[in-house]
Amino acid sequence: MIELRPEQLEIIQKMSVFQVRAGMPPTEARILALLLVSDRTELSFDEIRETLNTSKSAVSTALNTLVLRNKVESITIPGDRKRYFKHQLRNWNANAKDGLDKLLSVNQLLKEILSVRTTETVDFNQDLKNVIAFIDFMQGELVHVFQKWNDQHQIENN
Amino acid sequence: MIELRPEQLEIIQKMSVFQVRAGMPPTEARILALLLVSDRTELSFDEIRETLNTSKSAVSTALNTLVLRNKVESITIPGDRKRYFKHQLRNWNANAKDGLDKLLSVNQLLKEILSVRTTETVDFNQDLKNVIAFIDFMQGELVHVFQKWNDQHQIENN
DNA sequence: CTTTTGGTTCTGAATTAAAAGAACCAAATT
DNA sequence: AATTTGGTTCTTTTAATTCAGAACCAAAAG
Repeated sequence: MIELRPEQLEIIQKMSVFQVRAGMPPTEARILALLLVSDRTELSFDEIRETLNTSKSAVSTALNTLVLRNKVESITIPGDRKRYFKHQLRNWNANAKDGLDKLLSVNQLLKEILSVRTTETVDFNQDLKNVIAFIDFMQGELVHVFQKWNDQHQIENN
Repeated sequence: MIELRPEQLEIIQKMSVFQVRAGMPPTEARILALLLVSDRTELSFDEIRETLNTSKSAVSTALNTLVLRNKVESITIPGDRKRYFKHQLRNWNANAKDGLDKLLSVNQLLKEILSVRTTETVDFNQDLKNVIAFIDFMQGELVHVFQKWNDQHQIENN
C-alpha cells in the first residue's frame, strides 16, 4: 500500500475525471494517474490494488488493456516473481500520432460520401470538398510537425 | 420520410459506427451521417425521425445537443412552422480546433503533476518534461497550421 | 507433492447511458 | 374556442459498462 500526500490524491482525482470524460474507463484512468504521481514509478499489482482500493479482477483487466494499448509497460525484476508496472511516458508522442491519425481517417469516409452525393447541391458539396481539403492539409502538416519535433529531439535522447 | 439509396444507407452505417467509436451517442451520430448523405441538405424534424425510425424524444434531445455543439444548424423557412436541420460543414474547421485544444489541455494537469513529484526520479521527471514540452510544441504548431489554412482560404470564401 | 504467491477468468450484481412512450405545451389552423 | 401541428420534457424500460467476489490456475517455494 502506497502512502499518498493530499496533493497526489487530488491530482489522481482530477486527472482521472479528465480521462474518463475522454472515454477511458475509471479504473484504467485511476491507475494511469497513480503511476504518474506516485513517488516510486514502478508499482506492483498489489500495491496498485491496495492503494486504489479496487478488486483484483478490475485491476487485472485494466492493467492488461493498458499494456496492450502501450500506455503502461510491465517490468519483471529478476528474482522477484511480481510484475511491476510503469507509465509509458516515452510513448506519449507515438500514441498521440496514432490518435490523430485515427481522427483524420474520417476523411476516407468523407470522400466516399462526396462520391455518392447528388451533384445538385453545389454549395454543400463545395463545403464538403473544403472540409476534405482541410483534413488532407492537416494530415500533411502534422507529418511535418512530428518530423520537426523528432529531428530536434532524437539527437539528445540517445 | 426520405428515400435512401443502398450506398447512402451503407455510409450512414459506417459513418455512425466511426463516430460512436469516437464517443458520440448513436442517435446523434446517425443524424449527422444522414445530413451528410441525403440528397436534400435540409431535413425537417419528422423527416429525420421517420427516416432513422427513432422516437421523437431521442431525435429532439440529439438535435438540440448537436445544435448546441455547432455541429448542426437549425433553419426556419418563413411561412413554414417546421424547423429544418442542416449539417454545419462550415464549422468543421473550428470544431476541430476546439477538440484539439481540449485534448491538449491535459498539459495543465501534467505540469501540476511535475510540480508535485519527487525530484528523486530524475529519468521519469525528464520524460514527463519532454511530454509537456511536446504538447506545448504541438499547441504552438497547431496555431500556425490553422493560421496558414485560414490565410489561404478566407480570401476565396467571400 | 503440498502450499503459497501472483495473478487470470468467469459469473453476477450494480451502476450508467440511451432510447421509448406518454404527458404536456405553445403557436397556428379550423 | 376547439383541434392540429411541431415539437419538448418527464418517467419508465432496456441495454451496455463496470466492478466485485469467487473459483481457478501455473509457477515457485517449502
